[in-house]
Amino acid sequence: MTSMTIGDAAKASGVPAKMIRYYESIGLIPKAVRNDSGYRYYAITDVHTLRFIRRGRDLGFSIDAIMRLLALWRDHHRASADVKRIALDHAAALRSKIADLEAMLGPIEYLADHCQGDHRSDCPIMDDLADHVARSEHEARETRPRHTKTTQRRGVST
Amino acid sequence: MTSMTIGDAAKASGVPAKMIRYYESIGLIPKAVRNDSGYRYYAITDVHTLRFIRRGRDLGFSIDAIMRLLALWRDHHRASADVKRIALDHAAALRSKIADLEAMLGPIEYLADHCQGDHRSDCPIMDDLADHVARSEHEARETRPRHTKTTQRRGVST
DNA sequence: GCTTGACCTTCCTATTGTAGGAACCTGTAA
DNA sequence: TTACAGGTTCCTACAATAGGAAGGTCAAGC
Repeated sequence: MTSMTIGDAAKASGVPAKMIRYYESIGLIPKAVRNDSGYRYYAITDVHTLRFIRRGRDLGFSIDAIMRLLALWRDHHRASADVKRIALDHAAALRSKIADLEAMLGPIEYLADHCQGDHRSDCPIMDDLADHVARSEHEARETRPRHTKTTQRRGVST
Repeated sequence: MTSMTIGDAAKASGVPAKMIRYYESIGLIPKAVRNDSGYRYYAITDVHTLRFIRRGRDLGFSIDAIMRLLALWRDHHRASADVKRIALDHAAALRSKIADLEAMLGPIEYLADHCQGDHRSDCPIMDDLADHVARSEHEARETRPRHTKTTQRRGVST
């Protein structure tokens, strides 16, 4: 009753069998008990761990963070401050990632809003990409010429 | 004057030399002209292309999307509608990704807010992860037993 | 008992884009 | 001529997941 195959553990935990094997291989979970022919067998407590991992992954925690959270989970003498730090670090990373994506989204939405989107070739989106191309010429000129290795040489026609 | 090494093209475009080689290897940019000893040489127009790519990457476009944008850039008979579609698809993907991250951030911030973060072990964050563990037991029971391969067998003590 | 089909095993590959390093060759300034 | 910066290719890693191939096993039904 308390032992099941990897497939059943997968169903019970929501973690694909493939991932369970992977988590074992990287040491996130201990090596499973095997029967004589090599099949892994899992107890309910193993499924609990997998569920914990799944929830952590759903919240976007890295495998590494989950490894630390699991250790704290098992440690009855843990300080909640340690758990909180992991969570706050992750929250900061999430906020940073969101900010990055929004910094991309802003210009794109603005440009797309101003694009006719018709049969003509005129397009502020292209203009933006090309603007940056044009800007590069200035920057290229401002690059200190050091020793201008820009002469034509054998095989290169320029 | 119009020809430079990969390092100079990297400086002028903001695309690392390593990435320039990579972009060439996957066909994003054409194969560079080489001198007799195999050195790649780049013209200003190549740097323009690299700048275009860099801007596209900064806006979060995938390499594949940039490949299509480059083709449209070169096509003077392009329809701005095609450019716009690529941009709008990307905007949708960005918004979706932002929503995913916010769906993670919400619970984490809430839980962290309610965590004392002191020396005691009590922690709503852990409780959340464990809640989902508890929930798994119900779901496990609801899994149709089909042919309950949960009996003890050779080598498995349960 | 035997067949069958679902399920298990390991191992390899791909994804996405970037980066590091090793081993070796080349260009150029001094 | 000699350094040394900078070029070349090739291999590896990242992070987490997923697909497939080749082959062995379990359990049910006959």
